[in-house]
Amino acid sequence: MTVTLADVAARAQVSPATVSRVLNGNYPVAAATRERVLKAVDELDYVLNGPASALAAATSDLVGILVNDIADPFFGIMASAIQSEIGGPGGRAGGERLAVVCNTGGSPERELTYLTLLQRQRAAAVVLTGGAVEDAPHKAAVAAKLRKLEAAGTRVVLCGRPPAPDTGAIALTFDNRGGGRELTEHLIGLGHRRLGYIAGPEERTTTRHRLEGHRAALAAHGIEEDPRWTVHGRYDRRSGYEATLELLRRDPTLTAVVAANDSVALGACAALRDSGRRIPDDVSVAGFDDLPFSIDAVPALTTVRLPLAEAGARAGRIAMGREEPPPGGIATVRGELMVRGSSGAPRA
Amino acid sequence: MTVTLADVAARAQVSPATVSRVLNGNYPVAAATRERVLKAVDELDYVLNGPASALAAATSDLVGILVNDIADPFFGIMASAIQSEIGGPGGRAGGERLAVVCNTGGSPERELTYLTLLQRQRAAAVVLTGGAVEDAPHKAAVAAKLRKLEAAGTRVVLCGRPPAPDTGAIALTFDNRGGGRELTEHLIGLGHRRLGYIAGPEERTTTRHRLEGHRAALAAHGIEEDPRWTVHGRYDRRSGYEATLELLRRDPTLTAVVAANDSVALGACAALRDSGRRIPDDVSVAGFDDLPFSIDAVPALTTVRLPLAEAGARAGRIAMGREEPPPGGIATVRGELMVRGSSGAPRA
DNA sequence: AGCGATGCAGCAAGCGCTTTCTATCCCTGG
DNA sequence: CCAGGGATAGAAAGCGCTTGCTGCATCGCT
Repeated sequence: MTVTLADVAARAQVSPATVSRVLNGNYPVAAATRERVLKAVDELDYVLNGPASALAAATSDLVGILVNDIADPFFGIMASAIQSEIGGPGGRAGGERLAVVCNTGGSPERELTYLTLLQRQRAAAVVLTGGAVEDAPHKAAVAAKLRKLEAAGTRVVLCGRPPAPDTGAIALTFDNRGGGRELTEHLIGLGHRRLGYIAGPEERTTTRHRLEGHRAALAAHGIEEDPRWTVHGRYDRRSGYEATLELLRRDPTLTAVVAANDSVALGACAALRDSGRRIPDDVSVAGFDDLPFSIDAVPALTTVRLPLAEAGARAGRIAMGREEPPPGGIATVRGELMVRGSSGAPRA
Repeated sequence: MTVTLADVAARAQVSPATVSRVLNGNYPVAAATRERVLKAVDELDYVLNGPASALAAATSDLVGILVNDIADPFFGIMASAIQSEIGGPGGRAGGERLAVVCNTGGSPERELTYLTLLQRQRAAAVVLTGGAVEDAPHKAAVAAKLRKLEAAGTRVVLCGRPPAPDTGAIALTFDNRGGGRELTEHLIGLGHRRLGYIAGPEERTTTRHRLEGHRAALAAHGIEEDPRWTVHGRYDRRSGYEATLELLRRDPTLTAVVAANDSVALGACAALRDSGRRIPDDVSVAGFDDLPFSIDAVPALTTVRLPLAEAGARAGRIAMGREEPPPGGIATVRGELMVRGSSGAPRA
C-alpha cells in the first residue's frame, strides 16, 4: 500500500541499502546510481518513514520548543526565532528537522509530560523558554528529566529561563532583576516616591526577579516600600486591570504603577483611564518586555526591551550545535530601558 | 544502556507482549500482573520508544498544527485552542498526544515541507490554520499532499482556511467576506463616503475575501471606488503605518480607513496620529479579528470579532474524532461586528 | 465428570529503515 | 600481466515495539 524503501530499491534496481545511502547522502554512491534512485523516489512519490528511520538510526530529527503560552507574543516571538534557526523547512540549517512547539500553559505537570513525550520521541534537542516554577519538587523533577534527556543525547537549552543546576543544560537567562531595577530607578529619577507594583504569579522565577529588581531600586533610594503597593496577578491584561483598581483602592495617592509585563501594563492603563486618571500626568505606567504592541499604546509604553528574537535565535543555534555555548554554559541577556510617553514626572 | 520493553518484561517476569499490553491498555491483563509490570516500569524508569512503537503500530501520536506566523496572536490563540483539545498532556483528551505547532512563516514551500515532515512522521492528524495562498500550482500541490496524508490515515482539518476541493479535509472557514462587508456597511451607515482600504498580501485568500466584502458594501450603497483607495501590504503594524501614509498622500480627504486586520489598524492609527489627525473625529479606523489588544487601543478599535478560540477548539475536536464534522465537511464561522470608539460619523 | 467457553500470557513474525561487514569490479603500479 | 587497492554495491542483522495466533488453565454448565 504505502511505498517503502524496498519498492524504490526494486524500481531503481539497486539494494535498499543503496537507496538509504542516497537519501542520507553520507556514503559514496556513484552519480549514475544516485540519479536512478532519485528518479525512482520521484516516480513513486516515496516518503521516508520517520519512525522506522528514527528507530534504526537511534536518533530523530525532532526538536521540541516548550513555551508557557503560545498565544502570548512574548513566547511566540522567541519560538519563531528559535524555529528559524533550528532549520525546519526553509530554515538556515541544512538537514530538515521538525521543530515543534509545545504549549505547557504554564502548568508544571504538562511541562513534565511534554518533556517525557519528547524523550519518548528521542528528540534531537529541546529548548525550554520562559520562567520556571519555583517549586522544589517540580524543579527537581524537571532537572532529573533534563539529565535523562541529555543522557540520551538530546541537547537541552534554556532560553529566558534560570539555569538548571546539576544538568548540562545551556542557559540563556534574561536579566530580569537588572531590568526591573533600571526601570524603577528611572521612575524614581523622575521624582516618583509612591510606586505600585503589579507582579506576576508568585511562584514564577520571572516574577520574583523583576520584583526583586524593583525593590532593590526602592531600597537604593531610601524609599520604604508599603506592603499595600504590591499586588500579585497573572501575566495578562485582565489581571493588570483588576490589580490596578485594587492598587488604587489601597492607596489612591500612587503616582506610578510598574507592571510585571506589557500586557499587564496595558490593563493598568485601561484601569487608570477608566478611573479618570491621565497617563502620565496623574500616574505613570511602565511595562516589561517591549512587545510590539507596546509602542502603540497611547501614550506609548515605557518598558524594558528584552531581545527576544536575538536570544531565541541564539538558543536555536546552540541547540543545533551551530554555535558555541557560552562559557560555563550560562549567559545573561540584558534588557534595555525604553523610555516613552507613559512615564513622566509626578505632579508637583 | 537505555531501558527497553524487554528489560521491563524481565524484571516483571512476564513477556514483552504483556508489558506492551499493559502500557497500551487495550487487552485484558490480570490486575496482579499489571501491578507487577507497572512497578517494574516505575523502578526502571522506563520510557517507551516512540519511533519503535510508531513503526510497529503504524501510527503515531503526533498531531501537527500549521500556522503562518507563530508570533502573531491570531495564530497563537487558535493554536492554543486546538492544542487544548488535541489532548497533549493535561488536555481534555485521554491518550497522550504530542500536539506540535509548525511555523510556516507564510511560505508555501515551508508549508509543503512541513506537511511532508508530518507525513513522514505518520502524524495522526494535521490542522492547517489561516488563509491559503492563491497560487494554482501550490494549491494543487497542497491538495495532493493532503490527499496522501488522508490516504495514510491522517485526519486533516482546515481552520480559518478555505475548503480544499477534491480532498477529504474538513474545513472551518471564516466568513471574511461577510465580516468585511458588515464592517464597511457600518462605516457607510455612519456617513462615510471616501474610505481607504489597507489590504493584506495580494495572494492570500483572506486578503481577497475581506476586500471583496468591503467592495460589495461599497457597491451596494452606490459608492464608486477610487482605485487609489486601496493599498496592499503585509499583515503587520508597520505595513499599516506605511500604507496609511500612502493613502493619505493619494487622497487627503479620506474619512475612514479600513484595515486588513487589527495589527494593521494599529499601525494606521499611529500614522494618523503622527500626521495630526484625530480618531475618529478626522478619520475613522476599523480593524479585523478583534485580537485582545484591540480593545486597548485609544480609542478602542472597531473591528470584526472572529471566534478564534472556539473555532480552534472545534477544529481540534474534529481532528481527534471527538466531534462530528459539519455536514458536507464544510462549516462557515461568522464574525461579529464590534463597534467601538475608533469609528464615528465623519465631520459634517 | 466431561466439555466447550473464557481469560490471560507467550511466541514469533514482522514494521521499514540503517549500518557493518563483505563481495565485486576496475584501475593502477611494479 | 598480476597483485593491491580504492570505490561501490549488496547481504543481513538488528533497532524496540505491536499483535495475530497459539497454549493452557480455570470456570461454568449440562
